[in-house]
Parts: sequence; structure tokens; C-alpha cells
Amino acid sequence: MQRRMGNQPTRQATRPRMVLVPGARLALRDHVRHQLRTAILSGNFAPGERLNERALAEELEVSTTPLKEALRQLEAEGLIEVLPRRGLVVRYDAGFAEEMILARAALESAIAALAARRADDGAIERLGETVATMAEATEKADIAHLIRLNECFHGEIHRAAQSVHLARLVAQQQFYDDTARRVIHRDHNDSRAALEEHSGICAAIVARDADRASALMGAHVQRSGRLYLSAVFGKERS
Amino acid sequence: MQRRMGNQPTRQATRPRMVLVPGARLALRDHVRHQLRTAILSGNFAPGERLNERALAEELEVSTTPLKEALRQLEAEGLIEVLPRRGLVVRYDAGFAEEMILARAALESAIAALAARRADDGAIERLGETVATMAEATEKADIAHLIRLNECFHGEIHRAAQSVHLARLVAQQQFYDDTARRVIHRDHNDSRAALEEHSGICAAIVARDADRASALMGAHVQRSGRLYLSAVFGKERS
DNA sequence: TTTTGAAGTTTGATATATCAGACTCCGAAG
DNA sequence: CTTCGGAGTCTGATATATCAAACTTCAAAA
Repeated sequence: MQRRMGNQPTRQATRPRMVLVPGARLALRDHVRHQLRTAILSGNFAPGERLNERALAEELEVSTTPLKEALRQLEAEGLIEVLPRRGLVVRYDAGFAEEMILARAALESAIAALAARRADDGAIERLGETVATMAEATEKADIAHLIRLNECFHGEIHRAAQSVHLARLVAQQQFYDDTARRVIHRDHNDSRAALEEHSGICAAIVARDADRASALMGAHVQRSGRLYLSAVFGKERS
Repeated sequence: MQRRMGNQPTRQATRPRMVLVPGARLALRDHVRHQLRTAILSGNFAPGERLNERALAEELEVSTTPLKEALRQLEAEGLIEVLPRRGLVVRYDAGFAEEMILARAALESAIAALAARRADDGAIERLGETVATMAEATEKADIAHLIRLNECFHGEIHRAAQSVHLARLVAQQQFYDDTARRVIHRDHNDSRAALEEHSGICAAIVARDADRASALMGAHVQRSGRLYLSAVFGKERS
């Protein structure tokens, strides 16, 4: 992790900000958190491994303060556990990932049910368009586009549901990254299955059928989750 | 928020602390987190209110380091939002609490489904006993006992489901405290309704009917959640 | 009167020093 | 040989100092 980060144009009495920095400067702790999270989810730490704060701080080239903040966040997410005065332990393993899938499925189900009740005309229209675009991308096997559309689809449902907290929680239950995503989406059969599911969910929401939307969403998330699980851990469980 | 929180032998390390706190001494940040969480959930901060780290630290009589750690945890829970370089904002309000109920319901549902599949004989037996005891306590209107048994009931289901992460997430979705709990459980009609629901859930788990256990649990959590919501916020929404 | 911009103030971000609990390990006593 | 204990070391917990971004304010210019 690089120490330097303030090479932005240092407000030199110019206009009030024309150049919006794309990524907006994140706090150091957020970099650290992201870095650690990725490392944990990639299995770079053995499950149960004791971590040393000082060593980690040194390795990441930051002081212990932002590191500690990042660790507290990861602790709140459940990825690590803190034994007071004794250190940190990584809690993430295949079983944990499996529970993340279940949590994600449960939460997305709840959101889908909300969306079926609350979606306005605009949201329904956008959702339909997204699914239509997804159909095209699936035919063309445009993986990158498909990944983006997938996020878009779920994001639109979240917005239609007017859920903030639920959406946040869902976002926390993601244990795979773009690499795994590309691997998954490469399977054309799976893409077609996913498209079927997406259409079904969309239809249920349009029909205001909250129960069906919820059930379909749950099944969809669990199915694709298991796929990711096998991609990341190379195994499946019942 | 009351100003007093730390009568621990803080400050000088002069005397070697003769009074040993009974349980494992919690880290200061955990005290701070609990205190802040309670204050937020009690509505002691206006929603949207900007918070000042230094002022908070001073009020709680701790330095900014443990305070920051506590804030990061609350941020990860979604109760506060951090605007980088600009401060903290409390995000909790009635709408947030409502989403917490939905999240809790969704997660407890998932756990109940797992429990129906995974519960062993011992777990089933304990669950049955707990429900029986709850029936007695309900008859006697033993509120304190009922509250304890209620936690016990859900705890046993969590254990039977062998869920760790899901149980953690559920625990985070609690916006009421013992005070609200006592208020709710005072209503005898509600206690009977809750008992009915608990029995039904127990029966579904014993019958290995995951779908029914899940559905009943979801309905139970949502119903009682709405009750808490009205107790805490004095209003309900659809 | 409105606008702007620069200095001063506020406040979060980061680094570092220090404190104290917990572990290790070895030697002495039983 | 086993057990107990205490000194030394490791490491997390806490406090504090410093840095830098963002906000405020006020005066000067248009």
C-alpha cells in the first residue's frame, strides 16, 4: 500500500471544483479494509490464524490507528474475531461463505418482496429494459456487460424497494470478486438459467406478487451462490 | 447520553487495581460502542445530527482512539455514516428500524429452515422443553422469565441450525432494549399469541418442515417487531 | 448588493509513545 | 517427574501530538 496519495490538484485558488476526482479520496482505513478483506476472502490467511496488529500495520505501511479502525469494521462484519488482549483470528472459511450465501439469499428475498409492493411505474419500466438488455448480452455472451447488468438488475430492485439498510447488509454478504464472477459467467448454460430466473423475478415484481418474487429471488441467489462457492472453494455441500 | 461512563480506574497507572471486575474486562471501545449504540437507538441524537469526535470523546471521558474504533463498528452496522473529512451523521430512524425488523425476520427465517434440517435429537428435546416452560411462564405472566426464555428459544434454534454468521447478523438487528421488552411482554394477549407462534415453529422444526418453520418464524419476528416499533416510536406503517 | 477569495478555525486523519494484560519458559520445590 | 511461580517478552489498548482537508467569515472588488 503506497504511502503517497495526495497528488490531487491542490485547490489553487481555482474554480470551485470542475475536475471531479473519480474515486474521491478514500480514507486510509478504507484502503486497508478493502485490502484485508480481499486477502481474507482470497484465503491468504489460514482460517484460525492469529494476526498481529503491529506486523500487519508494518506490512501495509500504515500506522496502527487506521489499521485498528479497519479491523473493527471487519470484526463487525464477522470476518475476524477479536480476543481481547490476545489478538485477532480470521473466522472466514467455506462454512462462513455458505452462511453468507444464505444471508444474502434471505435478505435479497426480503428486498424483492418489498420491491413487488413498492415499485413505481418508472422502476418497473427500467427493470424490464434491463432484463431485455440482459437477454441480448446473454445471447452475445458478453461477459463484462452481463456482470455489469447483473449488478444493475439487483440495484434497481433495491432502489424500487426503497431499502437502504437491507441493501447495505446484502452488499456485505459478498465473498467473491470480479475474477470469480468472470469465471461463473463464462458458462453459457448457467447464464441462460440466470436469465430465466431474472425474467421470472422481474415478472413477479411487475405482477405485484411479493411472495413469488421473494421465493424466486431466494432460489436464484442460492443457486448462483453455490456456483460461486464451488468456483472459489472447489467444493459443494448440501 | 449521560456523561458518566467510566469509573474504571482510568487515568494514572499508579495503583495496581485491587478491585477486579468480575467478568472478562471488556475493551474500552466495547463500552463506548454499547453506550453510543444505546444512545442512538434511544433517539438521544437527532437523525441527521452531525457528531464531533473530539466532543464525544470528551463527553465519554475516553481518548479518540477507542472512540474511533467504536464509531467504525457502528458505521459497519449502518447506524452512522461517515462523511470523509466532514464528520459523522446518525442514520438511525423509524424507517431504519423497520428495515432492521425485515432483516431480522429474513435472517431468522433462514436460520429456522436450517434448524429444521439440522436439529439433532438433543436440540429438539431442549426446544420442546423450552416451549413447555414458556407456556408455564406465560400462564403465570412471569415477564422476566419470559424474556429470558424467549432469548433461550431463539438461541437454541440458532445452535440447532449450527449457524454462526447468521446468528451474529440477527443479533445486530436489534433496536430495542430490555425496557421495551418488558413493556411488550406485559401485554398478556400478545404473550399468548407469541406462545402460539413459538409452539408452531417448534412443531415445524420437529416435523422437519423447513418451509413451514421458515414461514412461521418470519411472520413471528415481523409481528413482534412491529409491536416493538410501535412501543419505541409510537407509530406503525404498512 | 453580490460575489469571491484568502486567512483563520474546526475537525477528522494519521502517526507515535506509553501502558498493561497475557503468554513463555525456565528453574526450584515437592 | 511434575507442578508452580515469577521474570522477561510480546502484543493489544489507550492516550496524545501533529497534519491536512473542509468549513466559516469577513472584507474587498465588481
